[in-house]
Amino acid sequence: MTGEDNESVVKYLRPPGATLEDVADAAGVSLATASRCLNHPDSVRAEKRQRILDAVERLHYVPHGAARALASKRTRMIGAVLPSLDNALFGGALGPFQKTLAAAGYSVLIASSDYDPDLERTHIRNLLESGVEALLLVGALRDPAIYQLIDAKHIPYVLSWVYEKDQHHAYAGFDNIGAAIHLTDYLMMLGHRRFGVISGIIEDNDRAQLRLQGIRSALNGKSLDLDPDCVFERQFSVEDGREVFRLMMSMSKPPTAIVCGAAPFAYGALFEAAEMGVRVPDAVSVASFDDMWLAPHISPPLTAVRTPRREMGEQAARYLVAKLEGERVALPRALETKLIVRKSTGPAPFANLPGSPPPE
Amino acid sequence: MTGEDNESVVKYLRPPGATLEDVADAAGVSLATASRCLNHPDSVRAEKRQRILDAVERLHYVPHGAARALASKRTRMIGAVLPSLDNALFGGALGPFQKTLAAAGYSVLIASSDYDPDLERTHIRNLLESGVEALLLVGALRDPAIYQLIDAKHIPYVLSWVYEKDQHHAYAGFDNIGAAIHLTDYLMMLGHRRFGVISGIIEDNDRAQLRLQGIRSALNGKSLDLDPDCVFERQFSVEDGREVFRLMMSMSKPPTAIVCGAAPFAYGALFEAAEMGVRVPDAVSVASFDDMWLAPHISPPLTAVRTPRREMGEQAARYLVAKLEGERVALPRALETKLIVRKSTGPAPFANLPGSPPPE
DNA sequence: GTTTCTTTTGAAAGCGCTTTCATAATATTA
DNA sequence: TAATATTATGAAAGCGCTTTCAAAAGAAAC
Repeated sequence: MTGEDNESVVKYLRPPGATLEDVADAAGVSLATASRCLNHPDSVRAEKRQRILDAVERLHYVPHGAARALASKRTRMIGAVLPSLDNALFGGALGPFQKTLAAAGYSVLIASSDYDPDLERTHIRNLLESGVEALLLVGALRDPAIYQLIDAKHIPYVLSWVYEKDQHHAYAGFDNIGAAIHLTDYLMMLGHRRFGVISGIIEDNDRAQLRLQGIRSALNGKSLDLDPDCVFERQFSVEDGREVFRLMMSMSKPPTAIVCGAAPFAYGALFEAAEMGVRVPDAVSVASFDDMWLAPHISPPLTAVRTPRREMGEQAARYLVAKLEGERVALPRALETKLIVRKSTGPAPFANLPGSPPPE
Repeated sequence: MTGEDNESVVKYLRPPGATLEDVADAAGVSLATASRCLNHPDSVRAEKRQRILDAVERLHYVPHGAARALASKRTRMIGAVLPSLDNALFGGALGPFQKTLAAAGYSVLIASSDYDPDLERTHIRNLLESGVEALLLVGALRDPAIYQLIDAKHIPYVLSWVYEKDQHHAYAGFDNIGAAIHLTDYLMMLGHRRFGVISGIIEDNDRAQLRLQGIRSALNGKSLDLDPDCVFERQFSVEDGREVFRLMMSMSKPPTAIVCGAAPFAYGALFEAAEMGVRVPDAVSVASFDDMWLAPHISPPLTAVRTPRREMGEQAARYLVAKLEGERVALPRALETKLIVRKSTGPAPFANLPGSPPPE
């Protein structure tokens, strides 16, 4: 009686779900065989395999990930730390990243850093503790100690949204400077000489830094300078785009071309322009990074640099999987951006042609 | 020599990183004490604690999540399966969800189902195998076997974006029917009698089903019917919104009010209206679910039902954490939606007042 | 200085699985 | 049929950690 009682208590306290041992018992095979049956099906005789699979079914057996991970040293989890999750920007890479990985049998552990380096560091640490086998990060700019931390674990990682030719890291990204130069050159070709920039917060954000650097570099190439008064640093938001546009238009010498470091700024600028009655692109041209779904629909349609979000997600996933499967893979190559010219950019108002400097 | 050789080989083959045993040895304490030091710091004398913490630091010790999970039966991971990740809609809940959970020490494993029930099922299974301690899902409509699977694991879960008064599930959502009725009533109050609906694909999507049901119900309340020819089912996209708007406007008796099941449809309709020269709201009113950032900026500003995305994410997270911490928590209450009236809706063209049926 | 009551500690037993390694069963060849 | 080469199987040793339990150490009381 006592024994029975005790036994039932034990049963009650047992964690829910059958273990592989239960399956093995039910199928009348050893634990080892049961394990093999699930991991290397054709290393076990067909007849037993069936018995085991039946038992799995009957007992609703669900493998215990942690136990498996501990024994096999594989978690099949990959971590991703993104600056934010609530907009379509990083989601545009995360979705394809996750999809590609899922197809290869990996899960994704995510975290958002909110553009905060400390938070990012914490998340990376936690992901490492969770046993992720690889990491996806955004940008390259971070405390070297973080890279050491990752390297100490010998796990592969990819930096997205940026690209460098150096061999220090694996990048799944694009050339921000080049893209910014291309965009700026295009605007200069249209005769623009006085530029305004609405940038994301520069600190801790190398994408923003590089884009600004690219703009400056293109300008310098034509012996022009970027007026510091025309560079505004803001949190990404439509409202800030509106506000800065208003500020710029109220300057004694407003820019004739506004380059936005991110789409929301451009939308804000365009909305505000419409409201103020400022004609785009006649009075001022507006162009932006991150061609998003709205760009072709907004009025006027927005000239923007298409950033390869889907491609980054997929490339990063493919690279990491290849690495994890032990393949000898080359570092991913730079992804292409593309300048999509629409109606928000046009010739500079007073057609300052190259060679004929604007009247002072 | 051989011994040494062998030893060095062993060391080389060792997985990267120190184990807690290494830390214990380095600190001159037992494994048990080292473990306690990390989990219940004040159950170990201060002096030893310091020695252990120093060793942790010195050896760059990073806990092994799987081992910890296996021994403690806690993974501190929570799974989320969303229909999609690449837009701001679910991201708007996912971000706050993740943030709230991170603050409580939990990580989030995500997967996107692409609105595919089979894929969702697979992901749920995988998450369960990964050892998630709780789940966030979207909608309530799914194969009962899935709920059985989850229940068999005795883990809590929350269904978001929907809400039912029943006690079968925990919901972190809102009343789709009620919101649809409210919106439809508002439009009827403006005199609208002939409605068009652009809905997401109904199959497997209870949010879409409920919204449509709400619209019908409101109409029926006024003895009106929803003309089947005026209901269009499309994948969520701006383009489809445009296309359907065009179709509706070319009908012999076009609707005077268009209710969109999701924001992209409404944007598309508005863009197309502008392009076609159809005056909104004079000729036709457009309203939508999911008030998103663009709604107040688009022209005309969009009347929309604000869905409590942030609140859902936070509420879901709080509920799950409370459950996991063993607190006795009541099921979450329904979240409020709010009809944000803007300029895209107005009186029906021929001011069909209630009581005076439109001339046939 | 004892005795008694707390607080700290370490030994050891798993957690559920994978994976050697040696053995048993089967297939192949002579 | 015997000898040999394969292939399938099971026993057992962990993976790195948490946690019980009993013993040791320290504090408090006499």
